[in-house]
Amino acid sequence: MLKKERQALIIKQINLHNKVLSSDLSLTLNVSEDTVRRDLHELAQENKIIKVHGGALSKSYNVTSQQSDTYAYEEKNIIALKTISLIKEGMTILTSGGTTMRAIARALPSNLKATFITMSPLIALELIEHPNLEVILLGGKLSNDSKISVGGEVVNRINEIKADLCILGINGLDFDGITDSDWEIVQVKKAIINASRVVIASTISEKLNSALRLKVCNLKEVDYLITELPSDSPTLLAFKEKVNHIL
Amino acid sequence: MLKKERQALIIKQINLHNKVLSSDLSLTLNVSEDTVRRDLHELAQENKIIKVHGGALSKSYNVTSQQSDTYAYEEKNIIALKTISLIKEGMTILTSGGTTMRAIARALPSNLKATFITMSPLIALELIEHPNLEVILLGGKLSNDSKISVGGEVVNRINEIKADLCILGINGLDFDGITDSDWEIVQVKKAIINASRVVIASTISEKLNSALRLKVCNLKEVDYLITELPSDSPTLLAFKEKVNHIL
DNA sequence: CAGGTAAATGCAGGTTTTTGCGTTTTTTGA
DNA sequence: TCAAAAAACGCAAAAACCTGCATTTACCTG
Repeated sequence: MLKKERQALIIKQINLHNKVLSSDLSLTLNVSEDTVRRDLHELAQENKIIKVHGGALSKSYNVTSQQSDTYAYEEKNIIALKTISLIKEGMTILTSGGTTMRAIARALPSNLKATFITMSPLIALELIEHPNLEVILLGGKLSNDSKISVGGEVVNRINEIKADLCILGINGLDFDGITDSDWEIVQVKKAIINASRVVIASTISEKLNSALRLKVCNLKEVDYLITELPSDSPTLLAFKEKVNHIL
Repeated sequence: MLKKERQALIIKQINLHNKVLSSDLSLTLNVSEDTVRRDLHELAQENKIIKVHGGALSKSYNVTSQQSDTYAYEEKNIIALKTISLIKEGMTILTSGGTTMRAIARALPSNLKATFITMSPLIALELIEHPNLEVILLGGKLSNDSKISVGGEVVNRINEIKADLCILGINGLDFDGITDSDWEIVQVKKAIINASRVVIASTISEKLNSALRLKVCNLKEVDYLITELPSDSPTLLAFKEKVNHIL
């Protein structure tokens, strides 16, 4: 067995069980404990696992760095699955940034063939992991806090596109429409909506009934409102008449 | 048996089993292990397989998000510091992708004010963490394996730029110049070099004296060659007359 | 077609990696 | 505090690797 192969198996074990024992690995891999220890040591040096006395632990097990993108993890996963049900083979899809969108990108089926256009480098990198997708990244000046490309160039470019679908991450949504707090982002979102035949607004229910400073669009421009709640939830009832479809 | 034919068989084997052993291949193909090794080496340089001690692995074998970005960590950090010493306040800097470039991006002083232009979303995201930098991300079709924007649009855009500096990640460099294995990337790199007053080539010494299929530029176009080695190292001696400055 | 050039391959050697095994040191838990 | 488990250290053998070189083969070119 190749060394790298063995180390990959160790990583797999750790991701599965969140921990491994040197003695266990020695048995299952048929190598001496010394070799296992050396492997664990190497992987630890490469920052892939956490070495402890007797074995090793998964890194994510006690890492605090990126909890923001797992905030409301369950909810966002439900939203992702609902949103994905609207995506069909061969579509051209415009998307903005946001952690909800990231959950969607991650949950896409790997055999899906489609074209995604996005101004978020983060989303683009998630999407490119799916080998059958074509990913177009819109460039421009990167916004420091939202981490997406903004500016006239992006808006111009979006205006040249006609997409089948757009998936909008939402920061504020109430009866009066969709709102946001950053002027540049609002411009981009307006352009996206304009360039797409069908508009999907995906958001956790927490953001419903909250309004921010700047208006993006009216609810009647939204074709689908997707939240983690069942479509007959009382929270959503009030939106029924304003939005075309609620999932 | 033809060389190409043999290499095709190797690829087939790897796709089938996710790995191959040099010794196995030597037997089944009826050639010496040296020849197998040379084949594997070539395929690895062309980015088709991953060469490891004892054989090779399929590229998709363990695509956990960020495994190889700590390879040669120490070396890359030295390179980063040397490279940074050439960056001055207010400069406009063009950069490609690559893990060495990523190490540089991470090591930048946080008070540096400068404009960075890149076609790599990964690098862009690293750079944007530095609050005083302006980051321009060049968009386009994302290349599946190199994870940078490629295509005519990117090249066109680069041609509109005049930068003070470009920092080139290197895949192959010998007396005859800088080489790479992907046609699209070569186009982008050529454009970058053309658009910059000063060209820096940063690479770990491992990649010196290795040549890939496609030529990017001659050494005389390179102003600074930066490696982790001290500038009077014998390995670098031979490059002294070809490159303007060696750090 | 002769002669020259370049590519491909195998081989000899020296070097580096990998691995297991004693031995010694450190950690852990009672 | 002590003994068992785990880790670290040093060593040696085997496997894999690299480098340079010689041989063969294919490919030009006049």
